[in-house]
Formats: sequence, C-alpha cells, structure tokens
Amino acid sequence: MEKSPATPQARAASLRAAIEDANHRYFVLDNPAIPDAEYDALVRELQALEAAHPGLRTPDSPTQRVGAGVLPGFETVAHELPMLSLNNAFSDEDVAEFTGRISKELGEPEPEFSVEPKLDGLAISLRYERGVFVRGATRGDGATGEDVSQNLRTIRAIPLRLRGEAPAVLEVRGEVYMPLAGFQAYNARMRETGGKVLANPRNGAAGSLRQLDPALAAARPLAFYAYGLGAVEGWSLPDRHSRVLQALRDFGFPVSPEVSVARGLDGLLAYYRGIGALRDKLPYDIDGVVYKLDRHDQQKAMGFVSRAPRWAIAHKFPAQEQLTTVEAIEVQVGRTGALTPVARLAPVQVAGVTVTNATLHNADQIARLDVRVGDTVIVRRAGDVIPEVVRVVEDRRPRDARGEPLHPPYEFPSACPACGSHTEAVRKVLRQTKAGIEYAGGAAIVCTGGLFCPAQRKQALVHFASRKAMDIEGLGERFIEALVDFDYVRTVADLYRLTLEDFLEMKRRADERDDAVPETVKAGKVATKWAENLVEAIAASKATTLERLLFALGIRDVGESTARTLARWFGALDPIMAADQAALVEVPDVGPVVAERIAGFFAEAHNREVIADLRAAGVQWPEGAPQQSAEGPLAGQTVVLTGALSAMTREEAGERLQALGAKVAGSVSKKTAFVVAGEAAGSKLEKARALGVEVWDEARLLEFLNAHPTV
DNA sequence: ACCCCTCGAGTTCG
DNA sequence: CTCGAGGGGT
Repeated sequence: MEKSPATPQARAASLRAAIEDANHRYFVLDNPAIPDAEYDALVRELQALEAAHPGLRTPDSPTQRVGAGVLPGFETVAHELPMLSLNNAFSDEDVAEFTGRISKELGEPEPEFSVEPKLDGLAISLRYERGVFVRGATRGDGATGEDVSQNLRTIRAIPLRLRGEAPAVLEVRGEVYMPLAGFQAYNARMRETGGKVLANPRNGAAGSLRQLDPALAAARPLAFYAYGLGAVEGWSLPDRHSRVLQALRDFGFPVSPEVSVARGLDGLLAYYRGIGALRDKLPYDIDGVVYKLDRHDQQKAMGFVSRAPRWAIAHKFPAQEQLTTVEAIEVQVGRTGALTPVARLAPVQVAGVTVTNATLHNADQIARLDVRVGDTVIVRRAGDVIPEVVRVVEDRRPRDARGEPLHPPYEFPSACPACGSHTEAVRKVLRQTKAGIEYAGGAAIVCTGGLFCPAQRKQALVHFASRKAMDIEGLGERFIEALVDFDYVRTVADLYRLTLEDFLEMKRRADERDDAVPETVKAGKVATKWAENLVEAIAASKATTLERLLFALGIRDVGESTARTLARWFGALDPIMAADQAALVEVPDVGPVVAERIAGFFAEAHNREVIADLRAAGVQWPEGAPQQSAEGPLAGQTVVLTGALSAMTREEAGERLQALGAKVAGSVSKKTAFVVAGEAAGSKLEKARALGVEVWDEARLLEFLNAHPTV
C-alpha cells in the first residue's frame, strides 16, 4: 500500500490522478486496471478529504462527477459552431449517388472516407478551456442546446481534464449512449424495486441527461464516444478526420474501436455490411454507419447545403425495433387445446419485413407486459425471425378525460373462444412438499372441450394432413376450416368419404363467405381441377406407413420420432393398440408419462372407431415383425444432418441412414457419432467442431451410402 | 437426486 | 428457432 503523502494537497492530487487514470483505462483503453471496489474507495477518500478541506475542491475534481444540487432547469447555450445534422442514405443507391457526386466534383474516382458506426444515443458537445471541462450541451436545434454539464460530469467516460498538451479551446462532439449491458442491468434493478423501466437504451441516455437531479443521472450507466470537433483555438488541426480521431484518443477521449478508413463506393458498402454483420454482437445499439470524407481540404471543397455537410452521410440500417399499436388481442386454440394469445398489430416494417402479428405466449407474458388493446408497443424480431412484443410504452396508453386508462388489464377468457367450453389452468407440478404442492413455470390455459371444440378439430385435421403425417397435398388450413365449419367432416376418417361434388359445394360456400376470392376462380374449370386434385391427393394418402399413421393420429407427446420408434418396436398397429402401460414403457424413449398417453388414447372407444373407419376407407400400411433393436452398419449410432445437400434432401439422406440402423437426431451432443454437413451449415456444425464430433461432407456420405446399399 | 439430451409443440412471413 | 419437459443416465 502506498504511504499517505504528508500534505492533504498532495494526497488529493494523487487521488485525482489515480481516479482519472482508472477512468481512462476503463473507458478509453478498455483495459480496467483496478477493481470497482478499489475505485470506489479512492473516490470516497477524495470526497472525505475535500469535505475536510473545502479549499482543495476544484472544478475538474472527479468528485464533482457525482454532482451538486438539483438544477432548477437547463440554461440554453449557443453553439459557437453549429452542430450539423447528416443526410441519410437508406439504400446502396443513395450511397452511390453520394460518392458519385463527390468523385465528380473532386475529380477523384475513389476518395478516402473515415467510417464509423452511428451510435443510437444523444449527440452532445463538450467544451474544454485550457484543458479543463467547462461546459457540455445537447445538440438542441443545432444552433443552441441545453447546458447539461452537471449530468455530463457524472459520466466517467468523459474526461474532466485533457491529457497531454491542451489547446486554449477545444470543443469535442460525440454521442452519449447507454451500453446494452448497463441498460439491461438497470431495468432488472428497476423491475425488482418497482421503479420505472427504460423503454430502450436511446431513451435511457436522452432521459438521463435531462434529469434535473444529477444524482439520478449518475445512477444511470452512460458512456460516451467522441467523433468530431467544434470550435478550436490554439491548436493546429490535423489534415485528415482520421487523424483528428487519433488526436482525440490521445487527449483522453473514448473513440469507437470500429472506426476505420475506406476507399470508394465498394469500400463503403463493404464496411456497411461488415458492421451490419457485427451489429448483434456490439455492446451498444447502432442505427447505421457514417461516412465522412477523410481529407479536410476535400471536405472544404464539397461544402454544405443548408445545415448538412455535402461531405458526409449516415447510411442507416433497417430498424430492428419499431413502435406500433395493438389493434386487438386474439386467442388461438391449438391442437392440444392450449390457448395462445396473439397481438394483432398495425402493420410495421421491422428489419425488412412487415409485421402484423406477434405471439404473446401465455397469460403470464401478458400480465408481465401488461399489454392492453390500443397500447403502443415496441416490437422486435427476435433471433432475426419471430416478432415479439418487447415492451409497452405506457406514456402512450390511451386514456379518458380523467387520465384513467381506456382499457382495463387484459383478462384471459374463461371460456374457449372457439367452442365456449370452460378453460382451465394446467400447472406443472414441480414437487410435493409438506407445505403443499409447488408448481413450475407459468400456467398454460387450455380449453376443456376436446374434440368437441371446432378449433381443436381443425388443428387435428391440419396435423393429420400435414406433410410429415398423411401428406395430403392441397388440403390447407383455409379449406379445413370450411370443411369443419360447414360440418363436412368431424373426424379425420370423414375425409376419405368426401366426393368431388362435396368439395365443389364446400369450395363454393367457402368462396362466398370470403369475398377476397376473384369471381373467375370461384367456379368453372379451375374449381373442378382443384377438386379433382384434392380427391386424388386424399386417395393417394391411403397408402401410407405405420409411423406416419401413428404420428398423424396426434397422440399427445407422440411426435415423429416416438411414432417411428413405436412402429419399429411393435411392427404392427394391433399390438400397439393392445399394449398396456407396462408394455409401452419397455419401448426406448417411452417413459410412464408417454406410455399412459398412448394407452389412454387407444382406450378411448371414439379413437378405436376412427381407426376402424380409416381401415374401412382403405387406409393401409405395410406391417412386419417387431424389430426391437436396430440393425445395420450404423446400429446404435446417432447422426445429425445439417446444411443443404445437393444430391438429395436432408430428409432423404435421413431415411437412408435410418435404413442402415442409425438414429437421426436434431441436435448435436457429445453422444453424436457424426455430423453430415452440407452447404451453408450453421450452428450445428460449429457445435460439432466445438465438441470434437466427427464431421462428414456430402461426398463422404454418398461414398458410405454407395458402399452399403439398402433394399 | 440431479443433470444432460432429445423430442414435442408452437410461431411468423414470404 | 426456441422453450420446456419427459426420459434416462450418472
């Protein structure tokens, strides 16, 4: 431990130096030198010292970051040099226009640009006089902004004193932002303590700077990146923007590590795509990239148009998060009777696609979000695919004259919206204790109507007809809906009784009810052809396999894989129907729960009747001897297929591997014997490499299949 | 008693 | 694709 210097002055100076050095290492060099606890101890010691000797307090002391009293409001500040806005480019063409104009006017085919990510935060200007921070202001309207110095002082990434030889005046422009980790931690804390959560990091940053109480701002995790200059006196500017950024680093400012220099249109677009690919991995939100002509003389030559430079442009990414409104909350009924709430949204573009629906998962999720009809919500495409409602913007909730919300909290229906049967919460038992029963996870709400419920009947039929089940081509959801609504079918067996005339009549009624269908399609040759195809497809589906049939029946917890195992193990349907729970648990991958489901399904007279009807209608499948252990060169081995194959589909390859005794699994683990990786293989291949699992390419697979022909 | 693995089920859009 | 839970191994 360092020995305390003799005088308080000297100790204060050394504490300040140590604290600022820690800040610099943490925020600028990204290389923390001391643990947080130690940092806090240094700050507390300095605070105590300054409290005891008020004369020691200086405006650039790190203790001033924590802020003086509450501000009455914000002073406005005129920017000595205006803070400009940037023109936006939303497409490659926009960028090409930008570079084309520059090349033409400068007579240089491929000028150099300083390029950087565009952070989604708040632009501010910091003023330093003789190396000391004196004032910081928001951009405002560009000409004047608000003096938010007190709040800026609380941001540790902003130096209060410049390093090295300081100019008489230096104005630094940059972005105050909230790192994602800090944003999440802050919101988690707020949720726990019942505080107000921030809508997104950008609002977090903007809101924090406008806090009148600097102590509140200090509690928000904010950071800063510098990207440019304002007024400068007593310093000879470097001749390139990229060198200005380097100089700013040397003065002690954090500059984004992603800044770079690119040449010509191709260079800019390559940078854009590179940052785009990195976007999800960056620790902060960005909404695009910024290109600036690197040479100052060239910037000068291009000049300005109104308030935007002609030498710079912001190239925006398609937004990943958007605001939209909830037009309705509807409840869907699934095959198993599970009620799933879905938010119908006003159409909005998110990450390149139009989103109109988003699942709300279950009652718990609705309660957690407190989504109500009419609410403005933030939607995001999670994992780049499925839209989800992230948060409600409560400030925009519609309210009546007294300020009460127009809509009460959403209440889950107590009756099934499809059949009116009562609904019940199915909670999973975690364990039974003396105190009572503990339940795991959220409660799923299910319709108790069973197959009496038209929604469940429809979904059962959709499942039955689906590609991996009976594979009835052309029988999609829309017509299944009509078949059920008009009472043409009640059970899956009824499908096989329908005639050409039935389909034509049904289609006519469906088309009449749905006026989106053009007149020409409603009748005549087109309709007849459609019906003929459907009858043919249904007839063709009669020749099937035992595993497809078992899967198609829709027994709970019996999916593709379990259906296949059952079919192999028993070889024929009758022994499966006759098997009791004890016999079923002998089947690999079938435990007491699934065994009970299977036995229960076949015990139902109704289900046995449907099977008899299917058989009577001519549905048939080859049966064979029970095969209680796999045979073949790959017996006992688990393989995984990933990526696209060229000679066959993944499914065909899977079938052939199974014929050789292999078990084809969907995910890679250390038990996987080998992974077959086709073109554009993704995470499964990565995982295989990470686990040291053998990887085959398509050529090796084909070689193996050729060497082991199957019948 | 716990943990890992796999399977089942539900979901959106072009 | 992701989440949760059943199955089975340690």
